[in-house]
Amino acid sequence: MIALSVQRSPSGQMTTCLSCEARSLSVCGVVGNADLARLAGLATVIEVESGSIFIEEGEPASQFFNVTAGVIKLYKLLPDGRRQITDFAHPGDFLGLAAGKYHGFSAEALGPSRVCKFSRRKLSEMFDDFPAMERRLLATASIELQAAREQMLLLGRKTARERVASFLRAETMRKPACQRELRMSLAMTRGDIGDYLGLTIETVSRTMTALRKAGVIEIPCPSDIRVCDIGALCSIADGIVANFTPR
Amino acid sequence: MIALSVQRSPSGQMTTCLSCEARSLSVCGVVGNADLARLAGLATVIEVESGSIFIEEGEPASQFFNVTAGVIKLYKLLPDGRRQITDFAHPGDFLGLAAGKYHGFSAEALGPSRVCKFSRRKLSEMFDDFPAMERRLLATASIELQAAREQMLLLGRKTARERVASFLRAETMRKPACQRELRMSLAMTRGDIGDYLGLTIETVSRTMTALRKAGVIEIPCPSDIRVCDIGALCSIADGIVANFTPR
DNA sequence: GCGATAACTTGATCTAGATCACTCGATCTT
DNA sequence: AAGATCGAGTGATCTAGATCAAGTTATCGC
Repeated sequence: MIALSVQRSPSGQMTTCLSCEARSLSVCGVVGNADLARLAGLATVIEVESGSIFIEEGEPASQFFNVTAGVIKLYKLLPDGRRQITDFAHPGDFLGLAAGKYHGFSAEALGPSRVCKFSRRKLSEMFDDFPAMERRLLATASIELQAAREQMLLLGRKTARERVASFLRAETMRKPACQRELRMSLAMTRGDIGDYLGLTIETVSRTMTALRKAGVIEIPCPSDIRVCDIGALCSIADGIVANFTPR
Repeated sequence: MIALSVQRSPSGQMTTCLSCEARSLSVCGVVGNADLARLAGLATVIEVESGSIFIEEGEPASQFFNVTAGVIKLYKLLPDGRRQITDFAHPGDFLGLAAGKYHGFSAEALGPSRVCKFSRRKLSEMFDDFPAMERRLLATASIELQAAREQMLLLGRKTARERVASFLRAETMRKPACQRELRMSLAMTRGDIGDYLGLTIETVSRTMTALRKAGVIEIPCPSDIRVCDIGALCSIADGIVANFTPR
């Protein structure tokens, strides 16, 4: 089920969790330094090529993953190809906590990425070894569930303008407040954004342009966006203003 | 934050978990008979009137609940009143595993209901007492997450016909296969269904009528629905057929 | 059983966003 | 360096589902 283009990292490279740049962000953060070698023994580091699909919906969920570098899009498909991206996973995010025996979504790397692979068989073994991990995972799941409900509100009830504003706000807010930038560079295409927001490419593009013309954002180049008026962006995202036309 | 219409059950009634009809369905099912008295000591049984709102979004999440009778709608609101129902909770469902300090959704009883209230303060105490409960809760959260992603696909990419068919199929499938009925009686109104599926009342009504005229379902009375052609219903729900017109 | 109220259905019309059809520019390919 | 390919933007048109407006049917309190 691992796509051919996925390659195991050259042995000797990044086999220790100690140097993992995503550790503090992930469930692995609860494991103390003393136990890191034991944790590393359970994991395999995998380099994932850009565009490679390394989880496919419906395949047996025999392993789960921890993203350590890159951005991963998680999506579900309808038979005729309609796509819904349910989440963009970033370093520290845990993938494949499958409800049943099969993966409930597919995962594709948006750019060159790295993931830590764990065998599902060893999951309960890990929980027994590191009980704090289980509690951390439950907390993580709660947060994800909350985000999922927020996205349901967006998909079910928000307008295109509110959806795009919500997306841009979330992208801005992703970094911790201290190192927050109003300038962001998007890893995903307009098509990905559309599939995430339940819109078409054209509507995403038009709405971005409308926000730019309204003075809410600037778009130096398509993948590069600067928020000029974060207050307006939030008001639009939350549906507080019906229409924003400045001046 | 508990609505006024919520009443504590008369003392002496249903204070034991032993007779709880929802126990086998819920996280409490992992607690052995011997420990049930201890579990019961942590909970307060609350009778919830029809239409009473007993969790309000944004309120401090100082307690959590286990549904033992009735159906509860969970929803989020936009400032102008647009509503998205994120789930219908049934007996055995666990509510309020809040991600943060505040509830992320509101909860309203669709009819006379009963819930078991636990103080949030005692949550970790409970997990320490009944470790299996935590693992069960994680499994539950995984299932909910999967369902949430499925609902995102529905809200973002399915047509009205596919949404209504998906809803009716899910209602049919809710009971275990052995005691499954093709006849169901809906606890929610057309308005609730609309707010769950991201549609208006009128579209839900029209779509139901269309499914009836197509011979897929029968509607003896609005709250009472019988599935005539479960295969067709599933095909529509999964987006396998673009349009279903029999004969 | 009867009137009131709320839930539902159905028709007519409108519109936000989809679809279709190009253009433009950047990046590969050979 | 001339296609070819891909992502993005934009105009013209279309349509699924929303909105507006009545009717109709259930349900419930008395």
